[in-house]
Amino acid sequence: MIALVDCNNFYASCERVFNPSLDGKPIVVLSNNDGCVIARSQEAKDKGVEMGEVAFQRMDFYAANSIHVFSSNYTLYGDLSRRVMETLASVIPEIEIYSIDEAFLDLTGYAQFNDLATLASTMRERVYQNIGIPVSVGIAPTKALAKIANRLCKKLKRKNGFIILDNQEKIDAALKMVAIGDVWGIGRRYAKLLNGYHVTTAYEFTKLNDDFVKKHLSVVGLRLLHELRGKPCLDMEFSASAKKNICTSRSFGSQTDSYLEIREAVANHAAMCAEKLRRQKSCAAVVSVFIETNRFDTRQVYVGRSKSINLPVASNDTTELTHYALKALDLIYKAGIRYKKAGVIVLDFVPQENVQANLFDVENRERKKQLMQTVDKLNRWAGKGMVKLAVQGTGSFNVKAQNEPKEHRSWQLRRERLSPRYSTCWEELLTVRI
DNA sequence: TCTGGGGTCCTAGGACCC
DNA sequence: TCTGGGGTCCTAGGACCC
Repeated sequence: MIALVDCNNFYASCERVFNPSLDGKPIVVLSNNDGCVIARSQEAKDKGVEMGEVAFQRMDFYAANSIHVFSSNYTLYGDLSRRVMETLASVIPEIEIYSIDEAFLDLTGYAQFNDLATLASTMRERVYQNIGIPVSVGIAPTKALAKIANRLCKKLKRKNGFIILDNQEKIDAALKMVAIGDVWGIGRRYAKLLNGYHVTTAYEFTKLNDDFVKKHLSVVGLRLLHELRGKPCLDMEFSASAKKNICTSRSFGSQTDSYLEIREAVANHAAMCAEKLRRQKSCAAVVSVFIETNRFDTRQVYVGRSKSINLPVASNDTTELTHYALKALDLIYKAGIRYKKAGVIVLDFVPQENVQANLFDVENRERKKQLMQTVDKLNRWAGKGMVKLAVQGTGSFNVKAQNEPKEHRSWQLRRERLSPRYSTCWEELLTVRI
């Protein structure tokens, strides 16, 4: 059996952990740049706040309904996520961290005790006691069915917080209650297609024949079909595999046509890509930069441009990746256009130890490697962005709004309703008065 | 003034090989 | 009257996930 543990309204729940006065109150969390709603507490859902709605159009509604609005605080969510996962792993070590708020647990060897209910309760209680985050648990013979169980658990608002599908009767009943579009792996397109064939529930999907599914949904759909019939096709992945490409991009707080500001943004994105590469011990052979205008702005024609550059030698060096990223930027930047977003993508990875040298390479790579190690060490010790390239500018991405330097950069994120980094920053720790 | 930011996998078709 | 039979690699596009 496999369990899927999923945090309830995760980001909204995180905001509550250090601010219990928010218990029972409606909360929404906004995307980067305070753009759209990406998380809602149950109370906010009940008041009619939709996933993805555009925040600035709804501010009056939020105010009128006493809905608490937060900017995304990924430093906080990431740290609480890590703690949730650690607690789950203390119960069941066979854990696959699937996303920031979900994990699959392999219960093989635990199922024999035939007391999955106790197990599910234990996990929920321990996570709530240790971190203060409520979770839902779905348990079933396959990953896809565990997802179904979890989905149903939330949909039915189960008091005990878990659903166990341990026989065919329960599985069928569950499948009949889940709409096809809510099945893991069925997106908007496939839902529409299947609806066209009068398939509206997960149960009806399991009655389709293999060839039909393979033809229309490829082998991915076929695997899902078998999973929903109870035949495991998706393995557990206990260790995170290295990424095959890495992208760092942000919308600007406000539009800008300033070359210097955009250059600063691109330099920061490139530096972040380099840092992520070093963390997974990869080097990239290609760096790609894109810039674009606001797609929603009707007063200006949409412009999106990108440029890839092949590096002479695959690298994860900040100075080198930044150098080529800025070179790419120069090739696509045009003055007189108001840009809204920029990003850097690195791809074509090779393991750090496996980099093919270039006969004409003039870099002292060993020396630069040591430099990067030192920079990473300093930044880990003293805080993100402590040591960086001058071209990245003196404003910092990760400094909390009120501590930000006076000079304003229009590329910097808008995050006007940011909560403190309660658990990762000395200056922002909770103060308790006795 | 204002609309997010990451990722993965699969398939078809073209170019090329012997 | 007639024009083989395999392959691989790469890319773009489409689907999906959180």
